[in-house]
Amino acid sequence: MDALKTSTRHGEICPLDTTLKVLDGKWKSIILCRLMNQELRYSELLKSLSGCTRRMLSLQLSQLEHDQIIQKEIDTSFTPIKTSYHLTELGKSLIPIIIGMDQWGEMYIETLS
Amino acid sequence: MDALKTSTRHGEICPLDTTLKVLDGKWKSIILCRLMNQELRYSELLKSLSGCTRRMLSLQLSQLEHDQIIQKEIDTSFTPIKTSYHLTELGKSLIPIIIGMDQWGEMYIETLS
DNA sequence: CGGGATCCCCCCAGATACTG
DNA sequence: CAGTATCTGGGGGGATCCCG
Repeated sequence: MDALKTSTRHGEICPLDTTLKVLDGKWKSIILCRLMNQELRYSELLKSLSGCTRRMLSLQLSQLEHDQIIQKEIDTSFTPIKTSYHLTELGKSLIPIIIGMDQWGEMYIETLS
Repeated sequence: MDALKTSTRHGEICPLDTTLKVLDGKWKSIILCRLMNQELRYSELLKSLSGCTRRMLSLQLSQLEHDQIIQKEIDTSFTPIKTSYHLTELGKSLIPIIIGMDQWGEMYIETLS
């Protein structure tokens, strides 16, 4: 697994870096937020991420899919093609982390203001 | 889930993004790991981060200090100058998050291997 | 509709040298 | 020892066009 290789410091594996790498990317965290309680289509995600280009959405989604955090489903029985994305079990296991970080961010913002 | 209501990208504050921004940076997470149980000097940090340049260490440290995650202490009573870095209370409050992400990374690596 | 391929620009990080 | 200043290139990401 390549994520494992890049997460070493002086030969040791650093799981924290693995996590940060999985979440790293301008749009990944918010994509996970969007998919937390529902599955969404490519165009729905795009609309909900103002400022995100199609190129970037494609890249982030393919990385998340490669990391087995989300899963793509393609419905070819109609044209135009419909695709939808949803969290895998691995992705769902990330939710408590996401919530924890969100709550820390809230506390942090309040503390500094 | 309600904690994530504010996680949008339409001009509103996104606490999760705030957290990810604070942690974002090639060396920040591992710097926090290093400072978790001890304070360290600049040169000690540099030695423990193989591959990190002095320039990058300086940048990451100044960002963490600006974000009030770590605190620098300068001892000018001797030459050469001695500086040391340690976590602030805000930085310490990040530890559970770090540990959570580290544990998730461990599980993730094991699951995929 | 849901992407991929290509071009191109700008910024980030490495290398190197200098300093209090 | 603990940084800063400057130069430079390589790559990430935007814009645009194309395709099944």
